[in-house]
Amino acid sequence: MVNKTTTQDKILDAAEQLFASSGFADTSLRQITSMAQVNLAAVNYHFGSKKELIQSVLQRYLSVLMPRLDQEFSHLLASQKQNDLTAVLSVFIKPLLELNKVQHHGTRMFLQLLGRGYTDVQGHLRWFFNHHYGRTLDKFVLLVQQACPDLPASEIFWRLHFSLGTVVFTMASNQALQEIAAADFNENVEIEGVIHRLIPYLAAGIASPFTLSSQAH
Amino acid sequence: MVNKTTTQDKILDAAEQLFASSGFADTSLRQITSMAQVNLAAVNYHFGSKKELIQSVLQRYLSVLMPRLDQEFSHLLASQKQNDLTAVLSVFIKPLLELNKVQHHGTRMFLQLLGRGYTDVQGHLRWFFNHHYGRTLDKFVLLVQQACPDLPASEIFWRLHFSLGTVVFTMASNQALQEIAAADFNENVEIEGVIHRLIPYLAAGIASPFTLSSQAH
DNA sequence: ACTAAATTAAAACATCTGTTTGAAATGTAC
DNA sequence: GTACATTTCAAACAGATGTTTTAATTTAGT
Repeated sequence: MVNKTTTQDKILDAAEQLFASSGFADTSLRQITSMAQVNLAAVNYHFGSKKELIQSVLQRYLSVLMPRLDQEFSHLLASQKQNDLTAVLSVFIKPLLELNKVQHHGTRMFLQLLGRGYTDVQGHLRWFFNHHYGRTLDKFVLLVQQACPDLPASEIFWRLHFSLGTVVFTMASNQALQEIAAADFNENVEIEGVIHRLIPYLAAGIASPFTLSSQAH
Repeated sequence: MVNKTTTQDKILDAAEQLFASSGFADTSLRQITSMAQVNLAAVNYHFGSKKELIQSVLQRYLSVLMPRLDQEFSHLLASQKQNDLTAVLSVFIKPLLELNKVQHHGTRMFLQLLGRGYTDVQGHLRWFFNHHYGRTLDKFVLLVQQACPDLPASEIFWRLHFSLGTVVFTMASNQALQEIAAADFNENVEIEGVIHRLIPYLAAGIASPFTLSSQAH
């Protein structure tokens, strides 16, 4: 047998591609099984439901990424030196780019999926994520708080969600943005380039001085 | 006749509420007509199709907002003084808040719809917007370029889309964020408060210094 | 090789979707 | 009040969706 990819993997590979480019709601199981060259019933047999398939697709990346991030966060927390915000944010770069080893174009795939996950489905993915990786997230928030000691916790909360919006939206519409950039500016930016553009933008926004005008109105 | 709201308005009112909280794809015509207490066929009779209904819902706000913004942008462009970025971004505040006159909770509704529009549907809303209001958008980009003369056009392109992501995502998940903020920080932030928090964050991100590390990697 | 479990396959299921139809009701003008 | 156009309504339509069922097939253990 030349190609030993199992049915489950064929489904996951096809699903992540379609999910990333069309979103979860707008991708049908028939599209997936057709692209995977697999019987329709195989999805429900192997994964139970479409919802669980979505989680499995994300889990394939999260199970690699999150432990790596957790380790990096812990390491940074242990070192007593004052970490600046850019350093904290830059922690994401290497683990994200290493997703390319998990899968061809893994980084781009995962980030697009993340974008879709936060906009398409309303509740169950957010719950899934917080339930499994809430601890890791807490460490990150702590690092940001240490890097921005002048910001109240509520302000950090808002600004981190603002930043999440930037990342998620940019990745969800990544394809369209890359096409425009290529057409208008003759730029061919890989996902790595986008990440390197994002970091200083996010760092500046999160660390922007906290004035009274931010709250009074 | 006590209530003279026409069938079309009843549909638009119900539709915008459901669209804002559940997205376009996850809202069915039957939900809309049921909430509007109107016959199912009325949507296709009055609006033609669901797609056109979506556009009509947005148009009710855009037709008020965009001319006002265009006027403000033109005014700022005409004045020869150097406009700083915060001033340019602050132009949005008043016109946005005045959408509350168009409709109860109009500002929140519109911004949530905008968020949904950019994430849910893939192409046709973006086209619709650019086609109708592209000129106004160009003026805004020009103002930003004047305020950030050191940034190359391509960098401004990326940062403005980063910012769009922040706004759109924040507004799409506005309800969830407000609930968390209320529970964790005893904060009760109206949409106006969120806008005032957004401006400095966005201004800092867009105007962050352009270094070689942004492009080299 | 035989048996039992795991997997694949085709078909049907039940439900939901946006849209269309054709007749009833309502409003409007002369 | 009659004729006409507009609007409402219940019903059906055609298609797509996720899921289930039942039988055939393949795989693995002994």
